Amino acid sequence: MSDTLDAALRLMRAQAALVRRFDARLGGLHGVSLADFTLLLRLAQAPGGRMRRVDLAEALGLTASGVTRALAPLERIGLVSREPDARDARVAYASLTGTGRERLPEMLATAEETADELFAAPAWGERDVPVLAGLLTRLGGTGLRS
Amino acid sequence: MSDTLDAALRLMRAQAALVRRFDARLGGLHGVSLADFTLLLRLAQAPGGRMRRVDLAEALGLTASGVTRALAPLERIGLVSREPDARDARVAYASLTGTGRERLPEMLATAEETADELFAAPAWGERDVPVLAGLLTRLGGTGLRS
DNA sequence: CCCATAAACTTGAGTAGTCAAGGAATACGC
DNA sequence: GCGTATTCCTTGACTACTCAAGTTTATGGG
Repeated sequence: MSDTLDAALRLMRAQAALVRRFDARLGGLHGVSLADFTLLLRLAQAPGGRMRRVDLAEALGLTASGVTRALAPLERIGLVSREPDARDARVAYASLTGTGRERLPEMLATAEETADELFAAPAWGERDVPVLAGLLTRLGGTGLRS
Repeated sequence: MSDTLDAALRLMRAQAALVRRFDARLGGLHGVSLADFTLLLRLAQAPGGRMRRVDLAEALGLTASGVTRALAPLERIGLVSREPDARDARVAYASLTGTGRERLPEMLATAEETADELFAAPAWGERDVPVLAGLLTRLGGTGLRS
């Protein structure tokens, strides 16, 4: 097997392991999945804590339909709300609620702890994490297009 | 956001992009997903081209139930067959069929091409791929246990 | 102005996995 | 050996996506 294929397959395994850990921690402590948390984090980074669903899809690497479905439970539990656009009736914003804004920092703390554990010494040196991030950035498009 | 969390989230994005490319290529040319291909490849590496389903699950980072479901369509299209164990009636082997053995090399070639494209110069240098593989290996346990 | 096209979103159907429960067969302690 | 525990596997019910099709609203050319 080629080196490149080997690297790609290892990436798959690493991601699967990573998702399981994050889901376990975030789910146990805050009742959200890693996907939920990522969505909330993006929203929080957007001006006003709100985004058009289509832009959210692009930012998350999902389809529009995936965003519709991901948002539904978050709206149900009151972390996100749906807001119409005054100028364009087609668009619906997804917006962090007060509760969402309140809870996000605790989730972020949990996520950072989890990430720190994953990349803990002794296996991981100081420089390894940024190197890995750099390499991954070359791979991970910011969208769905091939 | 911490460096470690950033790296973890980039890993998620990179994997999503990667799966989409492999699925498109492998699906288009051979009618299998990346998950299917990975399963077939593991089988081919095992002595006799067969494995107990439970070991296959461990090797792939899936649950036993996931393996049952993944195997069903591969058995249906005749790439894998189910074989009983003479000594232990609980275990069922998954075994590459003749067709499976025939087709796998073509799939492997496609997968290697795809991986080579993903890691193509100029963005990727000679040493980058093994470095990435090394870093990923530290993350990706060989199983489901936390 | 009006029609055609395009954009934003939702919905139905399908795929890929999870977990929890359960059936059947083997292995172990005494 | 005999009952209990354990292993292997499958199944039902769920989550999280995908794609294709449809609805609604906006936009731009004649």
